[in-house]
Amino acid sequence: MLIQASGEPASPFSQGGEFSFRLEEMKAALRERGVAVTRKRAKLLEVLLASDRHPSVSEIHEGVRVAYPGTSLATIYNTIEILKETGQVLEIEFSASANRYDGRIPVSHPHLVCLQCEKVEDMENTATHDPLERVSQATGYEIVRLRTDYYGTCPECLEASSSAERGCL
Amino acid sequence: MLIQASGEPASPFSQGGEFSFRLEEMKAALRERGVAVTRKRAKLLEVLLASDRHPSVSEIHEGVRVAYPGTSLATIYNTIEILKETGQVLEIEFSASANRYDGRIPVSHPHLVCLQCEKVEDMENTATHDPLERVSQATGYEIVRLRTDYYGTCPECLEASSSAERGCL
DNA sequence: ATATCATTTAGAATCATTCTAATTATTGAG
DNA sequence: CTCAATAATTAGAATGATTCTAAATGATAT
Repeated sequence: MLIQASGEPASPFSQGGEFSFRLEEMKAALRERGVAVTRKRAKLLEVLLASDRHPSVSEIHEGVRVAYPGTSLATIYNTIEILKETGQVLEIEFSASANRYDGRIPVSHPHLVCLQCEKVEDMENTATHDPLERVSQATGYEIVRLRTDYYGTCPECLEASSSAERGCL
Repeated sequence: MLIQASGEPASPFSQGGEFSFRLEEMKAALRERGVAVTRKRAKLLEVLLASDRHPSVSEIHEGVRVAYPGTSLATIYNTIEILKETGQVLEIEFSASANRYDGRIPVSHPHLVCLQCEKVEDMENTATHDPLERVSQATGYEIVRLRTDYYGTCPECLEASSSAERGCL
């Protein structure tokens, strides 16, 4: 199965506000990492988990500001960066608009992106990878484009880094 | 089959410099669109097709400048925009670095992205969508992340636009 | 209390991309 | 040919997301 968070909550796509588990997991990850879970950071985590909107940094910023009006953008960026490094948030990259963040399911999984309203939805895991038409059928979207990218380290770079470790530089 | 360009060249992944076909196709698309295939634009197409590097705008710019030193970046962006609109180039979006462009296979297909050297490769179409381990096996990459996104118009936006068309605004 | 260290801040810097307004080529009609 | 009309191209400014920087603030432990 593709989608599977460590710790295994009931269903990765359960709708209810069932994310107290994730909240604790994220806080734990921050502590393990050696950084404090400040009030602003805690609020950030809540805002991140609160909606299924896959919020952008500025949406998170606005959310945190409701409770802590003086919060700067830099704090959001900093914390998101730490969350990324600890594998606690999935970054959904865009070049033409702001990146979006998924804290609920921080592992790779497919999304549906509306080109018109810029909504980003999780996709139910039905035989995940289908031709466009089948996904259209299943979701009601008019799918026009699919992006699939595997990220990792290429054999050449793997070789280069292992040589370097062996002191071959 | 997922990968299938209109007109069907031998194999979509054929290695040889077999892209004169695409070159003509792209030129035809520009003409159909009503824009001229100027010398700079023709050069741009050549540069785009010349390597399997999935070049960025500035790489294309440099390539074109070899032949036409006075070429501005704006020309590259403009022409790429037209190519996108006519479905003649696939944009591979990044937020942290420049977008990359695939003119050889302009329809959605999977890529391998090296996080270290930023190489972007086409992936052979072997039962395309596999769990990370299987792709690692097949490619020699150490795959750490998969991005799959379906882009299109959501049911709500479809409804909204059809209402608007019916004059319900 | 106070020295230490992490956190947060405002604003500047960066970088890819888009926009703008002016300039230069190209083309078609006479 | 010549001259408008139109398209293509240009340099540089504007934008917007993100990152960086250096200073200020806050928390902590002796």
